[in-house]
Amino acid sequence: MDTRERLIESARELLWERGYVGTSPKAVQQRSGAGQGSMYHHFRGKPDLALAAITRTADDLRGRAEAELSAPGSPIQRITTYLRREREALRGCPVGRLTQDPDVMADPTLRAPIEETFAWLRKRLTDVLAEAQRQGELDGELDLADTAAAFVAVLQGGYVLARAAGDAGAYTQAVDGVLGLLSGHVR
Amino acid sequence: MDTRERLIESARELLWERGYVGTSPKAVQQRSGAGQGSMYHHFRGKPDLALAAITRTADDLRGRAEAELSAPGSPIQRITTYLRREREALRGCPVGRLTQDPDVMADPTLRAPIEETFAWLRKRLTDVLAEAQRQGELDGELDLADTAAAFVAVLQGGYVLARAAGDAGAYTQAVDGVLGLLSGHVR
DNA sequence: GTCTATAAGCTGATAGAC
DNA sequence: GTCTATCAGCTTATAGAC
Repeated sequence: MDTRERLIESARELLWERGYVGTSPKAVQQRSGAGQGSMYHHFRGKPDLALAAITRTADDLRGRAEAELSAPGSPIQRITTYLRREREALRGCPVGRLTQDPDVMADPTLRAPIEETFAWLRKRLTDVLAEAQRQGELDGELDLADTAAAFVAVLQGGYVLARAAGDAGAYTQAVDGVLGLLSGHVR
Repeated sequence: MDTRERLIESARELLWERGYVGTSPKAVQQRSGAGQGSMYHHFRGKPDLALAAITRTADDLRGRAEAELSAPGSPIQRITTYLRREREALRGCPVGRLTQDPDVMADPTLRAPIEETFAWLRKRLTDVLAEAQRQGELDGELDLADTAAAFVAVLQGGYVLARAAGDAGAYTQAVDGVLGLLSGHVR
């Protein structure tokens, strides 16, 4: 891994652990083993490096979701697989957490990949739910966009509960809870 | 409002807007109009002031939830009222957001009120759901603790969606989504 | 109680040598 | 490409006068 790459990966880790406000260029340099001048050679500054890190993290998240949501299986099975996937609940969501960062939200460039990721995810889940409805796997009572928003919200809120409780089980409980609610509308 | 009080209220606002890591004693002093020495007279330092602010914010949240959950009306009505209550979705949850703050989570004293608030809320919702089940308002298929966790998670995740989208409507959609799912189990 | 002075270390860079 | 030097301003206090 070259220096530029190590800088991006270190920035991704620190943004996940400490957010944008809590991550200093110096901390990134130390974790990556790069010097001061080296970082400013590869990136214009903190926002530029953060953008590279955030973009990669967002692409990653999207890639993994797409793999599960387009896998073989019935629509509801695919959604269940996606929701139940093992996540490091106590670390929080590397994309969702940036939503709480005032300096990220204030910068349209940094904010864009986050906005796009969630817009894409909600749309993708809405589409899979529509598939389920067409195939008769899901009843016709649900508003699909609302349901998709609820699913994404349960994941994001599950991270909050897990961190608050200091227990990854809280995340699993929230997911189980929404799947239990879904069961009244399936088949 | 005396100086001590203004310091606490300013700290609450800044913790909500910028989190613990993003809030400096200087910023609190400027917002409150108190001087350097004044702040350190009333509080031992940043963690001590933050604890006063967080405790008050947590008590507030709990008080408002209790008022709605113990109001007149059927259990499901009360839960619906609680979930649908007007919230400033774009500002995020003043308690939940602290969950993302590494320095808060690393300090057991600062962390305690957050952990307690969510534990209390989940328990309280579980109890109201149990009431609903006893009264036949809710079917017997749901795991109540899981369902309660899902409700709290939808609220917390709803804030994330709203901030990501830059639109408070995303929060409302998530709440509507989970209430739609709940409808399959009511009555 | 509130004020000013002081301080060691961090923040987010820029400049220029190697 | 990487390194060291430098910098103005912020961070989180402590000390002591008023």
